[in-house]
Amino acid sequence: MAENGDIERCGFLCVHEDTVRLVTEQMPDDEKLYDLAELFKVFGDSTRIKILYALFEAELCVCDIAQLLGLTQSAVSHQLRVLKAGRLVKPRKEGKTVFYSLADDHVRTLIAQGMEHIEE
Amino acid sequence: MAENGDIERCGFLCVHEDTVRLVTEQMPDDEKLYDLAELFKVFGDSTRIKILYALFEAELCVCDIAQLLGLTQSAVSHQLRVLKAGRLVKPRKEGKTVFYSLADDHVRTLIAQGMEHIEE
DNA sequence: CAAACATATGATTGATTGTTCATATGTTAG
DNA sequence: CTAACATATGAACAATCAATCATATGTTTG
Repeated sequence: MAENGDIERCGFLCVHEDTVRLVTEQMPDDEKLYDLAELFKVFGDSTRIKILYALFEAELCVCDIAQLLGLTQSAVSHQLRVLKAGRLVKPRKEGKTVFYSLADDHVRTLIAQGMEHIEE
Repeated sequence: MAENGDIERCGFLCVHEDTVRLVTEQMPDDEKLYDLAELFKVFGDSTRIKILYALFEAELCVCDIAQLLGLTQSAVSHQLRVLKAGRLVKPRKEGKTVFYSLADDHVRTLIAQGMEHIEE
């Protein structure tokens, strides 16, 4: 099934060259792949996931989130910074307090899709 | 717009209590959220993303991937282990060589969704 | 059986990262 | 203007992690 006439020795000298060449051509730019990994990295922390999930339901201020998750205001603020940098969350200022909400529907979709995978 | 009759003082004493209570009830189990973060963490590394993207196109053996990405066989094997543990990739043994492919369509969907977000 | 080969694994290490503490910025009330 | 407050930020430290090196497992060929 995996016989393309390629040689079957490895050690970086002999791989399935045809396949590798084909795949190489189809690969996106390194930069794009790096950015993609960075995006997923933002989702890859339970504190940040919790924050995002909380914002599924309602717009929340920093203190709300801190109380909700039992974390320091500082810790939450640091993580919101990361989420904001990844354009997953957007702030709305109202006097002293800043309310955060999900940036767009990609966030919802991605998390929902992830949940599906988790739940088999 | 954010007036639910909650008090406007913070410092962990006064938050928007109604909202926080509501959100708390809607939050999934901690364990589930932890697992979700773990899933995204697996996507959150450029080497692993590259491996997954390569497998978009074709089933590949460990050496193919190593050559394709300019990495050590060992490095690739270690990462495949992580991907396999996250059920994102599945192995098929054929003699000495092991061919890897994407485990299911969730992987494709998630990566595609991520790409959409990257590309604005 | 032994040698060659493909892959997997354990230990180590340099780099990354999340939290904490202290402090700065910016806003509102008196 | 000053005090109280909400949030943001910088430095520091502990924990996590990906690549490397050396080696082990398991398969095929002669």
